[in-house]
Amino acid sequence: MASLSYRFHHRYWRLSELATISDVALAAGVSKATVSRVLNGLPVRRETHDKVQRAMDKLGYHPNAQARGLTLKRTNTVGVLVPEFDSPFYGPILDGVHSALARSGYQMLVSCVGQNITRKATYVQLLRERKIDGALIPTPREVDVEPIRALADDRFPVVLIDGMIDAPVSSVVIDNFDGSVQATRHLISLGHSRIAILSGPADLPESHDRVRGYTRAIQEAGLEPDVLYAAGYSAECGAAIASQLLAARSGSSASPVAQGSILAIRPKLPTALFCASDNMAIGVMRVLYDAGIRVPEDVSIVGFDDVRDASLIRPGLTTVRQPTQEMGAAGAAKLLRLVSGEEMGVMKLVLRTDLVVRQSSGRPRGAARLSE
Amino acid sequence: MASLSYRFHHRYWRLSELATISDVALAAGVSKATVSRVLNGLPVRRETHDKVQRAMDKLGYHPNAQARGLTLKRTNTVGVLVPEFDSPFYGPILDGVHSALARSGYQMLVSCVGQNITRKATYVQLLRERKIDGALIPTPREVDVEPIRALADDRFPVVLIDGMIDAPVSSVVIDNFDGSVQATRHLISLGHSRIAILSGPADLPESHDRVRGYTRAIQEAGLEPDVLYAAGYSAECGAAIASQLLAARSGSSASPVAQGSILAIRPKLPTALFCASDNMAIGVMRVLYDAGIRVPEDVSIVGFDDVRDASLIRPGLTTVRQPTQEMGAAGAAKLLRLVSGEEMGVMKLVLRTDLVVRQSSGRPRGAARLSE
DNA sequence: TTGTAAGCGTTATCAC
DNA sequence: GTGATAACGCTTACAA
Repeated sequence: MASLSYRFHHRYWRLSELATISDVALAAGVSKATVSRVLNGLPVRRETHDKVQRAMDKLGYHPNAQARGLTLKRTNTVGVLVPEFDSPFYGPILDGVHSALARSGYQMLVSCVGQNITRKATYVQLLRERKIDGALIPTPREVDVEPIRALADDRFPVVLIDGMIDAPVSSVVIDNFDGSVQATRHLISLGHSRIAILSGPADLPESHDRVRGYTRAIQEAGLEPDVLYAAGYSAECGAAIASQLLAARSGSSASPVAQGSILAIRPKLPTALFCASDNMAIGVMRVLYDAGIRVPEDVSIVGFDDVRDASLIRPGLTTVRQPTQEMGAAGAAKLLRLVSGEEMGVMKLVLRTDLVVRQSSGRPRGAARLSE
Repeated sequence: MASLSYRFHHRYWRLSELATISDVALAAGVSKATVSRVLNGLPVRRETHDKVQRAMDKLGYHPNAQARGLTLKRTNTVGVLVPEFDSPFYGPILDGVHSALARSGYQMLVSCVGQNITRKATYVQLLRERKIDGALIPTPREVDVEPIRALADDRFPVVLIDGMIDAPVSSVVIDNFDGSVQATRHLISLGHSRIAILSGPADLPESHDRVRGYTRAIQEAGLEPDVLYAAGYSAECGAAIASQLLAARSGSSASPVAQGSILAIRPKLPTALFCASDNMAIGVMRVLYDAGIRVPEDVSIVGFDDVRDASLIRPGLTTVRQPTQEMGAAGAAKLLRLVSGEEMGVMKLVLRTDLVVRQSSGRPRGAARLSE
């Protein structure tokens, strides 16, 4: 459109050529600068403004984000690095992020950083090729520390969600300790005395906080802590541990359970299990169901997260609610403030958690069945 | 870095200034053009190539995607317009899309188009501001027809996933008809004779296909079709219908059930329910559970989708599996071929569905309980 | 208030 | 093979 030959050349592969600022300037009989001023709300004589506006409307003009970004050095786009897509936990976080971003006209470049993939390459791409103005990183892990530090050193806007690492970056987290205390006290108040925690992977700091909260509540009540570690937060990990527990129950102590196994140190089985994620809890419940063990009659289960499924499955899962959507929104909001330069400090926002009591937890009754 | 004053000016807000192609050229003692050639694998004398390569390494140079995009007129980014984030269905689709894209070095700009939002604004933004090279649109709806047609008219690369509309664009769908036939036949083969289908919203074409498949199988068996329509594919919608069914069961026919209600025409209740989505099925099962009605003893349930939960919940949900991840990947692959111009034709890819039998479906036994 | 012109970091078209 | 130089579409001093 800028020139005839150009227009002609491209007509073959894209019918409606996009109007540029020059086209508008030409049509309105003003300079590009003036069009730009109208575009950016800078002072322009009323009459000129209208003239330009009409030209823009007529040509269906929309500014080219690339060109604008090139001069402005920003893309109005932030990157989000989720660990997985098919997740009831990150879904609502993305939701919160997206709505906060959309309100400010920002777009979301989503990347999934699996465990195995070269995560560093992703970071480099994000920053060095400058496609984005800032990054949102849910559930940062040990391996992320180095690249995140590098970003922080470059004054590159980064906000962590659901996790913190040892770097000067802002983060939105929840009170894992308090959530665990609440959950554990709930089980204690129901009358349970053998309460185990099924913790998440040990390389995540929040795992420790949850174990700490649990331990605090347990010791407060004069009980014995019993900590099991899972390899991940998934349903499969929960199911695996539950299977081990059941296998130990039916087999003799002479069964080929290797030493160092979580089972070696556990003469009696718990009557209540506090799982560090709803997914794990669901995995556990599946195994229990298949074994004919009833929840909550035989064993009480409490989860953590309050994902959508928690209220959907039966029995409904008693759990510690995380305000996932709010976490995403708050993280995005902070990131935008960082990007705009309106606020440079490091923020650590701790959101509260709430216990949601449903049907999966109850008084210990037929516990004998499990702890024979 | 390009000039001293520039560098100084920016040092305050970003420590490590990014090297440009000019910097590399300067350091290597060649012209920008040569550096560009090295970058793009164009013929360059071996010696020069190494010189440039060393300079790039030393400066930690990475090409600026914005500038490159400005000249090349592409962003190596495609847009994905999901209806919702917190969804066990779109999660795997995004997964498939992302991995196909990542393999080709493309990024994913994800936007969520809720029902109420001004979807058109999103489309305009995507195309007119040219931030993306193509668009992937899962589950297109009636309201999307117009903007999608506009995109197609502009020869803008678009691929639909899990749905089709009346426009010359490529799409990846599944064989909804066959899936429904399989599910229904399964229930028939178990011995059910009163089988209802809980269909999704009527404004989605695949709803009709599923109803058609159901009807075909039902009539084949000489049975009477019984179609219920839900407002959406969500668990809540499923639960709502199930509640209505139960309310009708306990109340007399004189109960204040308005005429036109789905219940008015149903003297006896079904012994099997084929739900058009797993989410709906889960909602239904929740209501049944709360009412003390057993699945599959009292009523058999079959879903559609095979979302992750289907295998996780208990009883496990018998369902029609959709290859969601594959759908995403296939859609993305086609889009990339469109973008690269390597293939211009409209493709319609129909993927097959498979019945996955789990525990939620069984022979009709205590059906009397429901149909008293 | 408005126009001119110089960037932004690339790629592409020429010459040499 | 390689080097000037002109785009690409926008913003922004600086002038007028």
